[in-house]
Amino acid sequence: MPKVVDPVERRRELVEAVLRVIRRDGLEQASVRNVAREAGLSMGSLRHYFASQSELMVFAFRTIIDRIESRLASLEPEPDPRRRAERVLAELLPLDDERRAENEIWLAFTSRALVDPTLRDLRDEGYDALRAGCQVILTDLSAAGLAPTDIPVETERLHALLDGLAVHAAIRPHIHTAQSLRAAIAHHLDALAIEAAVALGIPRTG
Amino acid sequence: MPKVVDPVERRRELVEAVLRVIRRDGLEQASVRNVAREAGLSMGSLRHYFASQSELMVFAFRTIIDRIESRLASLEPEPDPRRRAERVLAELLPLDDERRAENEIWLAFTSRALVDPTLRDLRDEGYDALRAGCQVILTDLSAAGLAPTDIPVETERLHALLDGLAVHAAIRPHIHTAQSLRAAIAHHLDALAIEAAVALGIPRTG
DNA sequence: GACAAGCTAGCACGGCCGTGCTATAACAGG
DNA sequence: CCTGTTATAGCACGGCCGTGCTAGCTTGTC
Repeated sequence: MPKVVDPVERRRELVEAVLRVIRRDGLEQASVRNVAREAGLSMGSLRHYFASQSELMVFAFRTIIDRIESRLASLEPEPDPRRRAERVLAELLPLDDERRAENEIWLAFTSRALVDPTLRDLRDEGYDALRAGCQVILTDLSAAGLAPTDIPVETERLHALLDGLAVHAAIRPHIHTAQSLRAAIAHHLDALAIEAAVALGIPRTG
Repeated sequence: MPKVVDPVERRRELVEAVLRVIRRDGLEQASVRNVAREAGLSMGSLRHYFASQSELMVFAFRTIIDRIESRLASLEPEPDPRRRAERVLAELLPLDDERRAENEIWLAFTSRALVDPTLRDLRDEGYDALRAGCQVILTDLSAAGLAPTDIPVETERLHALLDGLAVHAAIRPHIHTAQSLRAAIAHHLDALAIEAAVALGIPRTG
């Protein structure tokens, strides 16, 4: 069996080419021809690794989801609930160029999934994972008295805040810098803590 | 000059055809041919009203912005700041089918504007208008002691929350119903009021 | 060296695309 | 009625699309 290049590696290269094209020129430019050219391969060769365009797209989206999950899994343990929340949330926001790229591609996929059924399952998987992550964070904070106890409502709010910030970072990257995104998250966590304190009954009047 | 149909009316019909196609099949299906067919016209006839595809798209996006603005302008006056905020915000969320359609199209345009410079100005206009609206609401609430005084930070948060909820409503319309969207907004306004009360010094301890 | 399997390249088909162009019909003002 | 403007239709061009297909190349096994 001939193996000048690991096929897994080839697929990885091709996915990276797809993601580059999508980010630079948009999802509609991610044609078999363009992606093959970007990867320095022929159309026929590309189709040896991905039998159809749809398969390529799904694999590319899946790759992004896997990357985010692996980043979350590799976070070092953090005993303080508040700092833990900040770190996890910071990992989910487009704070550096790599994640900005992923974020823009996620936005393009989300938009296309509205009319392309083959992408819906993956989009829903990402949505569910993010929501579950928000829920874990809030349950954690709430147990420490740093967030209100109504987890479902707060999950809805935090999740929407996260995705909204991500959209804004894609639209206006120069305004929504890493610093301002971090500040927005920190402010929300502060607010949650205040609400929790009020709900528990405040020791001092202010 | 022959006027069997008002040309303004024709353009309106064509824009509606565009929006129908975009919502049903996606932005990439909104070709001159498909739109003309949807409107029951020939390609040549469509091109009599819109010299290029880009012109048609820009006009369609502009139409959506105009619709939102006119809806906001036609809101009946509401003396109570809190209720006023709720009404304005409710107008900006996809609570009925018409606005759900607009919301999905807005998402598609936003995504495409990432790589299509001709749509950027309009996208930015919509972004700025929404942000300004959030700022007005918060200034208003803050003056009544119903929101914290740090308007820029709260504007960022409310704006992101709104767009995040809109994205979620597009992704999972069955989960994010009109009722749950209204509840999310109401909850956030409640939280803002609590924060403001804490900042002002609370008369009672709880 | 022979062979098979994996890999790469490239062509060809039918299809949709935006746009330039011309031809025809409908109508207004003279 | 004639004329010119507007509206509508439709064709043709070059281009990109996804995919089916074949042919050649590389490489490991025998």
